[in-house]
Amino acid sequence: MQKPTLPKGTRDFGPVQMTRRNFIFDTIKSTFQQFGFLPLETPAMENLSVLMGKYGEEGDQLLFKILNNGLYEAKNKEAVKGAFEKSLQQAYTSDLVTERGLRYDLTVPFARYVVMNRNEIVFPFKRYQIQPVWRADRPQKGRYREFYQCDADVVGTNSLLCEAEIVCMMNEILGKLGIADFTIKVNHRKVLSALAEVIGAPGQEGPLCVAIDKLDKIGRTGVEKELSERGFSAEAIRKLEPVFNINGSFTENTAQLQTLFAQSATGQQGLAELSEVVSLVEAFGVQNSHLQFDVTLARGLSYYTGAIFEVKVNNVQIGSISGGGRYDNLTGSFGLPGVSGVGFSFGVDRIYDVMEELQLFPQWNATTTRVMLIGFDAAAQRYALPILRQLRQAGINSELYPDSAKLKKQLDYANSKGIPYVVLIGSNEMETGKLALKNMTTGEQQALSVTEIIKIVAG
RNA sequence: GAGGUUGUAGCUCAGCUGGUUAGAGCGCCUGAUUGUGGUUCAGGAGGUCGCGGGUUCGAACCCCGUCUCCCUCCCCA
Repeated sequence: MQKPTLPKGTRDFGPVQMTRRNFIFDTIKSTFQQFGFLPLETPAMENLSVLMGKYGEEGDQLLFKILNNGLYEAKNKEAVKGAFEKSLQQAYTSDLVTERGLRYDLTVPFARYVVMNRNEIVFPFKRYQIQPVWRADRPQKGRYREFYQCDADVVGTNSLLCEAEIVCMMNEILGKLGIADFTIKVNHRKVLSALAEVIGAPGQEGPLCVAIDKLDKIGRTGVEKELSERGFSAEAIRKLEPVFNINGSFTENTAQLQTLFAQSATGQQGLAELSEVVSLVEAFGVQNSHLQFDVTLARGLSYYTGAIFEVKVNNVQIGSISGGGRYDNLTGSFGLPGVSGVGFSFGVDRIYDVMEELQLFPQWNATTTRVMLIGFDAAAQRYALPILRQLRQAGINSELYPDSAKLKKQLDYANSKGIPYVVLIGSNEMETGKLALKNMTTGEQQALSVTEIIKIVAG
């Protein structure tokens, strides 16, 4: 006999947690629908050829790969053995050993779906998707190996209205969840490219961002040190001066960068797009958009080409709870170029953790049962069955304690489940047809007909 | 991938420089009350001290290995 355990980084969700999670899911789902998004689900596993190379080198390493079934009876045993050993030594993938993996996010499977169904889809296509994803990360606070993402994406339009609507949805959803103090950080891939270009290190925005991103953690000197370690010249670092000093309003930041990007058409375009997004959000009439232009924001996912978003709840431990951006060529890598998309994703598990830390969950009762019937003996239990059916048909969630246990035990059960009403049925009740309805909160009890009980319990 | 930390009853945790039979609170079960829960009172059950090995007359405690939990870095939802 052994104690069962859960795989690292995975969790069970009990009734209480599920009640809370469903509240989050329902809030997100209804908002997505309000904005015209349609549901989609894709398989847990995808072919590795679909997943590999979409998330950068780090991402590839975090993919959960699925071992081919039937390996033991492989025709070419020696070759399989060799490939298997090789795959253990390094991040190497052989079709002989594995050709499928668990999805890493919902955006890439979505792009795959769009390409495969391009002829049936009406563009612009707006879909939402709420499913688990898997990453072979090392678990820690707010980080799991299996977690749920709630994505909303639009493909087939370049309109910045989509970006603006994303900001609106973020505000809407977090507002409904009761999360008030948060920041929606935005940046633009073109701004990052222009930054690298302007300081004389074109194409180096990757390492540049990784370093700058740590500004608030390790300070300016730390960043400069790291940049120099990453091979940036002193000259290049000196040119970053304005970036370090950026810490104003959206328009102030834009103005500063405008000067820096005087010679960069790319940079100008990125700034123009961001300004347009902000202007559109304002046009929607959103009072406080929580938007903040953050030049150091660099979403790791390599497929973003336009605006990038990240939502951080302030004064909590957890990192970002949502992220997204525009990707111009994701479907291109599957053979359908020219379809631009924008999307974003909520991390439900992190939202849950944040809400728990901020104590935003009401004292919900996981049970939805309104009334429980108690029969004193087998005859009474039988007598209760048509009544139970009557209650349920009246739309009242009800149950009957299935064992003929002692009254005390049955009441105890109802009490610990938080069931508000109980109907007691014994010989007296069966004779008169008047049942004893007990209010579990007040303890009051009265003899009533089934019709009267339905009336009271339903209210 | 690098580093740190934790593991004792269902849960939260005590357990002294190694020393008889490993404790508490909560929860659970039974009874006071054979037709009445949430309060109270009385009693009871429940532990391979994560796992494996070692040191010792003797190990929950010391040593080695291993797994696990949580955390930091990297990266990310």
